[in-house]
Amino acid sequence: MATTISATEAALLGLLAGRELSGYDLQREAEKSGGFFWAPTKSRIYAVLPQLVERGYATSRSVVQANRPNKQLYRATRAGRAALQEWLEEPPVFEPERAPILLKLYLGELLEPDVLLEHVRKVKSEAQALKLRLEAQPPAETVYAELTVRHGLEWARAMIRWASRAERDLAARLSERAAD
Amino acid sequence: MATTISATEAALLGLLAGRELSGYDLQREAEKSGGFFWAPTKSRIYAVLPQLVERGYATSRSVVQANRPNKQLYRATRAGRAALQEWLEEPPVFEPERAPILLKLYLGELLEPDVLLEHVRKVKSEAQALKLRLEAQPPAETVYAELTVRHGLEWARAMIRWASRAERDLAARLSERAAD
DNA sequence: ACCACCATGTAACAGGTTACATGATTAA
DNA sequence: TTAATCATGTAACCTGTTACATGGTGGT
Repeated sequence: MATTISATEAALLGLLAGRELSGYDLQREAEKSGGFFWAPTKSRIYAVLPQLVERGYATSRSVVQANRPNKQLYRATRAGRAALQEWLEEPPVFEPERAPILLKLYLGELLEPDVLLEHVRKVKSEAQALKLRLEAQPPAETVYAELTVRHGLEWARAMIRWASRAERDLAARLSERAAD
Repeated sequence: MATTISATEAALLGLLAGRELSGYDLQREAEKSGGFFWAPTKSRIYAVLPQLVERGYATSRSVVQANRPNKQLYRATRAGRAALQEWLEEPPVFEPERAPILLKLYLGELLEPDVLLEHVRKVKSEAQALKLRLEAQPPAETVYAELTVRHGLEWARAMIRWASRAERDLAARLSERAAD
């Protein structure tokens, strides 16, 4: 049957399973997740929703409001939930990160070591900020939400460890150079 | 002046700084890096190269070969190296991973726990494979190359730790369910 | 006889971003 | 009065993937 939907479509259908939401609601839902693992722009959301309806994965109805702009509410259909199921059951694709910092590092010979050092320090401090933010979060309600937070934490810790090491190595290189 | 080039363009210019390479060469160069931090398709490479020439960032010359197809050799110009410099000096954008597994997890309630468990185990085993591969690598020649490898290692270790924990949590949940 | 390597590209499509455009209500 | 919230969308653009297309040489 090869239903194949994209990650964005899956996310939308997931949120529309069992309840009605507008494009606007969906966007805020995305922000709530902190932008980890899902961060579509609103133009993308508004583009995808009608496509879902067209393919029979969702229904929409207009709601006329006083004092507020009118809106469209969407809800996943049975076919939509089935397509989502299929997507969820697909084994996740594994691929190591492709961070731009790595490319800068790879071309490191072309860059002044002190600039590279700054870059690394930026990564480190932002990873530390993320770690604090995640640690400060109230414990999640479900096992699932908890695991996504933990994923972010492990990632942040790895980046901190890596950046600390990189900082040392680059600093050493800098002082060697100064000694020339 | 807002030169702004993309990461792919930066990568190509970096490899074309100081030597002449063909599109074919560049593609192999990309593979050599293991596809970490850079993995353009050949069609993309062949599309970008003429654009670099058009913008004055690279020059090209045709080489007629006997017994082999003819080829185009490219080399970065001074303007190209300057644009690359600018790109390299831009502070790297920090953004936590957006792995599809997290979305599947986020919508975990909609999925059978055992399927989710399988997914997590797949992540774990692939992260372990990556770790072994990186550990088996001969020590890199430059500090820079070494640091990219280390980045991959820290990342892999983080994924393994996370997946191990997730595995335990989900398995516990499964047996609780069985007890009902 | 077959496969890998060398070498270049086109066409169609998918997914996503940024900027633009509009306009009322409500709380500080 | 100023800003945020509610609410929807279009248009232009960029980046990237997959599939298709071609064809000689050299090794097993």
